[in-house]
Amino acid sequence: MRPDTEDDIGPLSPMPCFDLYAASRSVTAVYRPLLEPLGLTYPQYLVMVVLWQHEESTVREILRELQLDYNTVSPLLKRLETRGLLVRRRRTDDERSVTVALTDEGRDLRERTRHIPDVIGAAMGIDGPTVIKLREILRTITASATAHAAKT
Amino acid sequence: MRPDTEDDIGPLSPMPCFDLYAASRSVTAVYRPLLEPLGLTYPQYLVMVVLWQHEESTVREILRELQLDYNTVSPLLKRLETRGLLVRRRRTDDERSVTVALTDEGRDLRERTRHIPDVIGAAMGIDGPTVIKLREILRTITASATAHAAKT
DNA sequence: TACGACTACCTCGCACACGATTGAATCGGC
DNA sequence: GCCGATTCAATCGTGTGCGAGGTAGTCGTA
Repeated sequence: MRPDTEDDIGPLSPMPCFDLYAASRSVTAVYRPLLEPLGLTYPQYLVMVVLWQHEESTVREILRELQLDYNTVSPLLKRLETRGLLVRRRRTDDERSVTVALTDEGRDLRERTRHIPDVIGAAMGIDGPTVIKLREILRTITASATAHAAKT
Repeated sequence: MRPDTEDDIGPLSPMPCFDLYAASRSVTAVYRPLLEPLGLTYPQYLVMVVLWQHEESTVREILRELQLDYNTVSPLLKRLETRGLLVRRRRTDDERSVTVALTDEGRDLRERTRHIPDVIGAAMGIDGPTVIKLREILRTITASATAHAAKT
């Protein structure tokens, strides 16, 4: 009784969640060769995007933005710091917090990513209105699923 | 010049790929507590879904269905075999291939997953027509992105 | 002020994803 | 039949993603 048109033969067809999973990985796969020359992974790129906007942030703000947790973001930031793209330091006004700031090298890296959004946009093969529609649906799902998970 | 309505303040907002990434993880997070009592992860569950339909398959067919690669699926099947849910054996007609077949225990596990699709459907918070629309968009993206990655 | 609750962060362990490499079996062209 | 190319499968190393557990700092309230 699931909403299911039989337009495909695979057993995974009636599962929209699988389409989500497959689409997410396929887009990440497009990013990979674009980011590889910069020595960045996709999640690392997302962190850099946040920092290119905010210039300076905290670990907490970054993981909120990425909807991830400390146990994923902490080692990730550690690796980016080792590569010299950012620095972490304890805040003096609240010693629990850690400030994350770009280095010059991290800031400069931005120039080498200018072409990426257009390449991704083209690779996804959907037009502007569809992107808008997709985003609306995806945010509904994320909000609903997150709320569902929270009250369990 | 990206298709971008400024309806959100975060720096990740203009990136539909991020919405994809976040939505995928949020739905997986809904699966997790449902699958945990069965001792399955989400990718493991997907493999079981394939086997519940096909009853018997090959490693190659399974990874095609899941759009994954041997290096992900091989260890995954190994773990499921260790759990006693399936068995792997070399084919006699083509010794390169490995047949994957359910055990009785693997077959029986299906009964304990009957409620899952409805829970997921409800948790996603979108109606039937939207699911259809979403699936259409996601498959377009997956096909387009996969084609793009292939010719690079 | 004392102290329990909460917050920010980190580490460890396990299971994906995926690039790279290896090895065995089969296929294709001659 | 021979041999290079291809296919199927497994393993190793790196980087997430997340549950569980731990520490240090701050807050609320008596």
